[in-house]
Amino acid sequence: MIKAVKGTRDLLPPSTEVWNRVESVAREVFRAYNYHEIRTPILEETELFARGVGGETDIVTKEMYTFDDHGTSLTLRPENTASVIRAYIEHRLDQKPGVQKLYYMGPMFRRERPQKGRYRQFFQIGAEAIGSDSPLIDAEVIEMVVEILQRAGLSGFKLLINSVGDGNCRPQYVEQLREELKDAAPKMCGDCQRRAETNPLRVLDCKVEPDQPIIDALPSILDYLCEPCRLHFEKVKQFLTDRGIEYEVRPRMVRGLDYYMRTTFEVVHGSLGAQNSVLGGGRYDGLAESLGSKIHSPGIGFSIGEDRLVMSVEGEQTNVPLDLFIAPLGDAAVRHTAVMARDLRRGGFAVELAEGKLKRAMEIANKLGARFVMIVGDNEMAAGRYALKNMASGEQLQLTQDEIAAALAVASN
RNA sequence: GUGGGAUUAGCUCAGUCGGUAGAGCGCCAGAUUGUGGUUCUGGAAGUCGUGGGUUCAAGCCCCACAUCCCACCCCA
Repeated sequence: MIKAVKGTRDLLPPSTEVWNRVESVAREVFRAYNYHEIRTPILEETELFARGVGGETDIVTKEMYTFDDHGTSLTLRPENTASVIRAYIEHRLDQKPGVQKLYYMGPMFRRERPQKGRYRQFFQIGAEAIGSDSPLIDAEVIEMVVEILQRAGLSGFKLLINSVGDGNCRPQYVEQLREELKDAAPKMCGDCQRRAETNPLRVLDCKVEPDQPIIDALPSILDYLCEPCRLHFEKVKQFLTDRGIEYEVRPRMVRGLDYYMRTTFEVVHGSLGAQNSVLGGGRYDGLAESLGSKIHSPGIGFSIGEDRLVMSVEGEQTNVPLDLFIAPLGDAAVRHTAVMARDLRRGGFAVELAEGKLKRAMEIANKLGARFVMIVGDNEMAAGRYALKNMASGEQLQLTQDEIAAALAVASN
């Protein structure tokens, strides 16, 4: 038997109802904040991600689906920010008035070992605001994403923020960190000893308990921010407080992508096991230039792990009701009710039309959770009044088509 | 890439000492005429993850692989 490839999965009803609800909630919120949808290709030249995401990151070095296409190296997108910036540059969106506010949703691909909340094809809902370095935009983006989570029905999540500095101050911090790790690292876990060499910032993210006091003693990035970065971060926090958004500053929070600078943020939720991050985002003021933009195009964005959000929200069952199940008796009734079904469906009702024995039709209607069953035989057709049975109460009335539509309308409110 | 657990009917799972499979739920069909839920009866459905090995005989023992789950790494 052929099965879905490792790390990918089929999304089936009723789960897809939850996915759709999450997506439509996101679209509503995006609209309210004046964001517009962008759809970029799932395939890009490999070079885009190497330059955008960072050639030394794990994503690029070992997690991408890359193949040769007649001499050109192509890659299934592992994330979407680089693509959006590429499109922004390619189509000269910098020439458009104001900040470009773009959102997207769709599949991403990373060749990682699958795990709870982690798949090789996973879905992200994200947005990018390009063309402003104002902290006001940072706060608005964060406000927007919190709004999406809340309206999607997520509760009990925690917003973490940090500033990772810029090309001016971060190198100095990393240098200092390296210096202190020369003494500290040998006392730490094996992973940290390795990280101290390869990626010192990652040491801060270590979860090994005995290492924590050592990490606490290491310098904080926040003490090394240059004046512009420090001011920017202060304003972001101030704007968040103005909005009544609760956050926690996590100077040790490190992000996996090279392009982040200044503001970074993350939302975590307890229901997700080890993959507790629902969303990550941050500012990337140098990304556009590194992808070839001639003009400075600072931006900030985020992406929600939709698989994880759906997982956290899925508890509350959204069942989509079937308004009417039609049970025609005989060929003439089938033809007659097919036309009625079309009219009622045009009226916006969810209608199922069946053939076969009445008893069987009733069983199916019951299993589908139909609110009403309409029974139509020769008697009904002759009278122009149809038997409408309320499945919850068992009450059955003889009604005209218009009266049936009215009854369905009342019930669906 | 590393480690641990799992894999038997559509689903959740039993399966004794090695003797070629069971339950519950679900599905389908009946219990006289055009009426669901409860009940009763019957039925279909399994290459026991795949491929090897041991054995007279393997769901069960051995090996390899695959997939899923959990964790590490890393990350949404």
